[in-house]
Amino acid sequence: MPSKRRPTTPPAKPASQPDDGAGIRVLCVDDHAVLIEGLKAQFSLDPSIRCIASLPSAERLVEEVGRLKPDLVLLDIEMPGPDAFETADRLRHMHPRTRVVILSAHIRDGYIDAAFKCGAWGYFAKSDELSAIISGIREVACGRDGTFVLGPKVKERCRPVAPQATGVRTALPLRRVPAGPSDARPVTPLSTLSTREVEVLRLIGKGLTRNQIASELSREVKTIDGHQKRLMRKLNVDSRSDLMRLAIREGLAEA
Amino acid sequence: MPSKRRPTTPPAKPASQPDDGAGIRVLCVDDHAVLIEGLKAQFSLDPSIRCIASLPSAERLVEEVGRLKPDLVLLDIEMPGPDAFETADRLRHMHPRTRVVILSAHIRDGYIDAAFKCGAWGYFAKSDELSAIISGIREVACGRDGTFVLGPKVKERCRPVAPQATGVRTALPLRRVPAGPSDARPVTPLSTLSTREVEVLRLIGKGLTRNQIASELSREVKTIDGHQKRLMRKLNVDSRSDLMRLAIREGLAEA
DNA sequence: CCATCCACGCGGAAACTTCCGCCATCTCGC
DNA sequence: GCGAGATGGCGGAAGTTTCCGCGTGGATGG
Repeated sequence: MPSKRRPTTPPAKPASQPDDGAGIRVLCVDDHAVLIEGLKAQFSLDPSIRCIASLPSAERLVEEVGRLKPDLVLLDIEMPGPDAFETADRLRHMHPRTRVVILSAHIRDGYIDAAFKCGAWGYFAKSDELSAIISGIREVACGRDGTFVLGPKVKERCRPVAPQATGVRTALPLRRVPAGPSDARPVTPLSTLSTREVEVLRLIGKGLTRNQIASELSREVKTIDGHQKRLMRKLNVDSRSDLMRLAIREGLAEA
Repeated sequence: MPSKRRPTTPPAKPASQPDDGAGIRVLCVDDHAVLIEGLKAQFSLDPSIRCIASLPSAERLVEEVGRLKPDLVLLDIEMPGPDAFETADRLRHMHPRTRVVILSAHIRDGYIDAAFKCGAWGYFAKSDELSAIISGIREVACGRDGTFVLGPKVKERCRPVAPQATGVRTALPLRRVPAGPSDARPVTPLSTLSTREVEVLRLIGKGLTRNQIASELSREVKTIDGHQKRLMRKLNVDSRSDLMRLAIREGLAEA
């Protein structure tokens, strides 16, 4: 049954660093000092969660995680410096026992997809209730592999379209378990696009003309036209400009 | 001399509600609960500033200000619900003794301009140091009329191009004192645009075609072309798409 | 095994956008 | 009060983009 998170398995004992008497040790990464303070203040009310350090960017994140071995990293996305998703991906390979949770100001399909693909364990919005964020952190810390927890506000945007059946092979399976109904994969509007289409959409978002896109992908201009047309139909917009705005809005490209 | 804020006048006694023994009474408006908590936590360390209430949007802001009469409103921009700048403007007319300070995640020319025009008393970035935000709040609370305090990160983006001389009459003088060197007005790249040009740029950012813009403004298409061309030259970009991205980046339009 | 669906690639005509001028007006500064 | 420069407004030609249709090949499913 396609219910919520991992409902079949009971909350197993923490898979990584269990609570060594000190609760969940969190490293917070955000360029907004005020927000970090908010998290710290909130954690201080809860003996089972502790902020052991904070960083203003993903710059030295990998090193710090290697040094401090936190149970969990709370990671913002739009920060100056290195890309958060790439860093999370590197973190997954270098320090697999530390679980990354995205905490973003924006709920964008591109971000949610990227978060999943980079191996994050959850995605929360800054506008989510504090209690929801806290319990989400706990859920991730105790969850088994394959867990992907969404904040309440995020869940709203991901229709429960259930296991996608048609030819939608968006890139790769990545980590995630082999068998199992895999209820984890979040379904966003972008999920209905082929990889080629996503690629074209991203380039559109970056402001390239069809001609530039064509030469970038080594294709005829008319081919790009086709993709563009299909994108517009699928995403239910009717101009190239709207495609561009959508790409930006959904985090496929920077403004 | 074009120095910093109001350097000539010494920090006069608070103009509005002076510290009635309770310090500066602040109302915080932000849809990110975590951030509100951060502010509260920080204020609690400082007896002279107090958060008396908070709201998740500008929805009921005017009423609440009327009820609570705070000295200062800390106002976020990108929130669901009513436009922050419009609300600030209404606030200025309804409750002129309450001073509004913008606290935004983004430093965008369009936002800074709008903040100034709507009568806000300051603009800070969420990435600014907490100490800077705190002292900025104090500066605003004690400042005389005409004050416009910028956070450190914001100041960086506003070149001190000093009093603009050329024919740049961007709309109206608004509040701001009559005489005086008026060092307040922040100078951003958008300041070099005429009102018409800004308007066209905004419509471009909203995704309208030249034809739609033309009929929107009741002008010939070719006229819009001219504006567009000039915009591209002034802003140093060379495609309509880039104009659109710029408009979005600078907060003139939503993605 | 064939029918179907869809990603992908492309050609030609229609529509739109951009580039080149040209002109009137308005504001400054001298 | 007069020229320099900026703004607002347009027309026509050149260049791009969009629309419509057609064909291929892989994957799905009777």
